[in-house]
Amino acid sequence: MANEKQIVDALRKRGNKITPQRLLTIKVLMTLDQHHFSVEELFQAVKLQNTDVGMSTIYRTVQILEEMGFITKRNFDDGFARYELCERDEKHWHHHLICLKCGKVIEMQGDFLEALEKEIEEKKDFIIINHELKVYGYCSDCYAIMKGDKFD
Amino acid sequence: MANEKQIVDALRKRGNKITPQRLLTIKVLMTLDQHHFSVEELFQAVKLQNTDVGMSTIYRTVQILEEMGFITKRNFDDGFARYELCERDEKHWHHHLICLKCGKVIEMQGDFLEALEKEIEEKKDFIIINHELKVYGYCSDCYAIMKGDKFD
DNA sequence: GTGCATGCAAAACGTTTGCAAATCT
DNA sequence: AGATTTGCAAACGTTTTGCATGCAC
Repeated sequence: MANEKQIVDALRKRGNKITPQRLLTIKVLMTLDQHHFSVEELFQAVKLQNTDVGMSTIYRTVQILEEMGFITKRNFDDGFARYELCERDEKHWHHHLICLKCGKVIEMQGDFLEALEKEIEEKKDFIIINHELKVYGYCSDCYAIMKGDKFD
Repeated sequence: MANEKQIVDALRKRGNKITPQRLLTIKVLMTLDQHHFSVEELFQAVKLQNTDVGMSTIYRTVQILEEMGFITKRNFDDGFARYELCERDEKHWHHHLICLKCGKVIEMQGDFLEALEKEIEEKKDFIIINHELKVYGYCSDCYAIMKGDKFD
């Protein structure tokens, strides 16, 4: 996971400028308690510290950071794109358990797909860069509620 | 994978009506050569056989079929939602290899995640209903081209 | 006849873009 | 100085909705 200095340096190297809005966006980004943030959520968090920021600036910054590989886009089917900071070690993947009832997203560390990946690269002639595993089901809370109520 | 009769029966059981538009939509749906179809694509295919169909009717039918579990929504980040017919055997899952260069989606049959699922159910206290695995990388065609050109 | 389904047009939604003014380097 | 970035508002493309009419049961 990159730190502020690394991101700023990389931006400069790319020919981008370090404006107050952009710097603040990066700072806020790294301290969000919501790990899977939407642009709207980031926008609100940034605005708490500086009212003079436009939504489109946040969109544009997020876009740049994604191109640079510092954040990744995720889709949890809740209406908007979500992003998360990338791990430094690209092999240190994590997966998502998504509750079909309450929408909660639980992260699961660890890569369990090495054998499968090997098979894919051999049999399918496909160069693997990344992967994403989503597991849908019911979290223990919702399952407990459903066992109490009648299923629907 | 359900057949037309099963879907129609299930619709009736739900109290839905079998209108010509809906029936045609289902028929066309099952003969699409595009396995991962968007609503727009389905709409165009249906319109070839009956011009008197509105886009919103297709949207509404697709929504119902998804609620009923006959089709599943997929997101390949190409701007619109895509759907595919569900397998009858819910354990007969397949995965998607997505080329980062040309966007081609290759399907891969087989479930390789049984051990992982067992672990999740035990350690994370999570009831698994379904899962989705996307593998991003380069298909052999694009990889060949990239090896010829310079990488970018 | 009742209630769900339809087509249309308009609205809604998240996201992107054009622009003139402001800002970074 | 020159090029990038900004905020605003308008545009965008997909999807949803309100509504009066039509149709299946």
